Amino acid sequence: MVENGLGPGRPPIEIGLSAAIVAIDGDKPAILVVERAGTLPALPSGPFDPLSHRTLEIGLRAWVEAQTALKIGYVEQLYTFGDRGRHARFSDRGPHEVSVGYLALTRIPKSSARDVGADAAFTPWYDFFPWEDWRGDRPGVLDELILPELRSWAADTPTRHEANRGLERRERLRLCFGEDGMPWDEERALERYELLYDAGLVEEAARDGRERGLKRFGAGAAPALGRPMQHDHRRILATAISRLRGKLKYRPVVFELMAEAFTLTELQRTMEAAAGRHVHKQNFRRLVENSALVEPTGGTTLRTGGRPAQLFRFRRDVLKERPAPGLRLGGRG
Amino acid sequence: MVENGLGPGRPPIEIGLSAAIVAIDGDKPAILVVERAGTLPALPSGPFDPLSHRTLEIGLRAWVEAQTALKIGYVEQLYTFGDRGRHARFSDRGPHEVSVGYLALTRIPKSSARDVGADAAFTPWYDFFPWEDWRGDRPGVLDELILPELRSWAADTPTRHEANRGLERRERLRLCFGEDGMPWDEERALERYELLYDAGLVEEAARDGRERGLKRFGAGAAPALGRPMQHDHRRILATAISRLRGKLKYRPVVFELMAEAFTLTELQRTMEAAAGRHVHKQNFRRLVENSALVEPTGGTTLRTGGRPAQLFRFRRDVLKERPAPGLRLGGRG
DNA sequence: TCAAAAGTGTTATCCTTACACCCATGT
DNA sequence: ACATGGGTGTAAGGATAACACTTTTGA
Repeated sequence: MVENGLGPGRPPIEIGLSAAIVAIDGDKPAILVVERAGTLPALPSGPFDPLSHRTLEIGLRAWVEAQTALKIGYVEQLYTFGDRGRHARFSDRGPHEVSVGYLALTRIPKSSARDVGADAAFTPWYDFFPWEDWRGDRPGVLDELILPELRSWAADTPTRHEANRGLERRERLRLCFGEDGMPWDEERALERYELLYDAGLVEEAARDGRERGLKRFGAGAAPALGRPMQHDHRRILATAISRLRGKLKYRPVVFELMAEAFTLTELQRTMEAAAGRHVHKQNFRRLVENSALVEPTGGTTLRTGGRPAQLFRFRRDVLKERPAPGLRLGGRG
Repeated sequence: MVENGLGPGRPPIEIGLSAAIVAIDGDKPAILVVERAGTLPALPSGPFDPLSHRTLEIGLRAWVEAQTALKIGYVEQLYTFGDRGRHARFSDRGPHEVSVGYLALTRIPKSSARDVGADAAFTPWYDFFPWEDWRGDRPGVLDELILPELRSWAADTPTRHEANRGLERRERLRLCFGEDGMPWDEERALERYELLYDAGLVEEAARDGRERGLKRFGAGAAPALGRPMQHDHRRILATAISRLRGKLKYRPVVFELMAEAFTLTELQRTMEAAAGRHVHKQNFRRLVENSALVEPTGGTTLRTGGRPAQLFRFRRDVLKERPAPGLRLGGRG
């Protein structure tokens, strides 16, 4: 251990900045991931250097803009994790890393390919969280794999702990996955991921040295539980999804994901893609119109097929007019 | 610069953990501040040592529990700031500090004094933000000082910048302070503090090397703009206030601030103390009863004066029953 | 008997939800 | 003509906001 002015014995700390950069590709929410042969996919990330950048966000923006061909507009800090994986291994060599996660919203660049920079590409986020997409049928993996496993995990009260730990497990399960009577809450994406982690059902848990779950189905079933990522990046992504799903309801952030002009149905598809569920068409439209968030451009488009659709644009003025503009997604569609 | 394994030239980084520890003392929201003779008040804070503590939150808890006689229950991460003050001075000696702010909720210890540890004491938070308490009259400092200053600041378009900066200033002012027609939104406490900072009206701004505002009233008026704190601690406190005011509306966190048994009026006073405004009594009571968040203990108390009041306790089960329990504060009282 | 605070009943309004039907285009 | 998606009207139910009045204690 070198002397570094922090007092004796304290290891050097590095701040890692990671960005979950979200764009919507038609009806697929996608995030920008860096993927090199032989390694797990990762979020774009890099170290914070306070000499070059005054704030963390400036550091992150500079870093993203240098690495990708993307202009990111909206950026929001998510959370700061002090442990690399969940179980930091203290014996690891090198500086300890504290990671600050960010959510960024952008548009898919129009250039033919979805690729943005050397090894970076937009990838559907439900590849990483197959159980989060409820737009079609209820995701099969829930009943085929996740819930049976979690139920047995919940029933299996861990030894050496208080007896009511079993109850807590059951309660978490009910709340997160909408068991008996509880509704599915799309905003709990992070809690669901963390529950699966604690139950040893995602790759990252095994990698971090936890007991592997999947007793009944065997390790072969793991791919159905979503692609793993490097470090804690899937946790950051889950945080991003939860935050975005929540924020869509009370701040007009969808428009960061839309082109300049769009149809109401495209707007709805975008909301639904992110929320992972359908909403009621008429109610959505009235909601949008009452909100005064958009105005017609005057033009129409045929690109959606069927009857020509009116084009709208975001009215940036609402930010000045109304205190907390947003679009609440109502009930199920 | 010593070699520290981070590559050449990158300075060492230290993580500072700071806690805004909130308790309600009757009708006064208070935070725990450390105050030594000759120094500005500060939040309890200390460095993160990854060798001793696996996560940031564990580090923070250990640190607070070692320093104060307090058991803190509820803890929530607020934000991570990469700059010490707003304008980090790169020439500063010593490691660069990144500060992670936390919100903690607790009860005022019953022990006679409000003091908790050597130099620590609970202090009314409106001492730091006099313009945030709208429970009595509209705070006088707004019309006497803040708004006149801010209006002239907004009118005074800065040179060397685009002309429409002036508009932006006006818009921020309208939104944050409820000018012409906009309602006062108690959740914007952080935005208000940051606006005052940008306008050079709080001490911290001058300290960080910004041009001082207060042209019209002179520097003598500064005390009316709240007590300054060390570093960016007042910014962290403003973040805590905003977050708490928001969270009270959709999560049952008030109960972290209440004694085991309480009357409905005490509950209301607590909400109002934090929110900085009054709410409608009957509607509040019905809201609470419909929410099923509390149950009668059976007992009554005379401590509130007048007719004896029923005592209630928090029903911890609701956390298991309802997906997102909380208490929306309705309109003005 | 009066002050102080607890506690209740009722109505108007708005927002949310849900339902079912018509319209304009390309094939 | 028909399939496809765009676009609308309306009614039921629940939540919210605002109103004023009665009850029980201590002084």
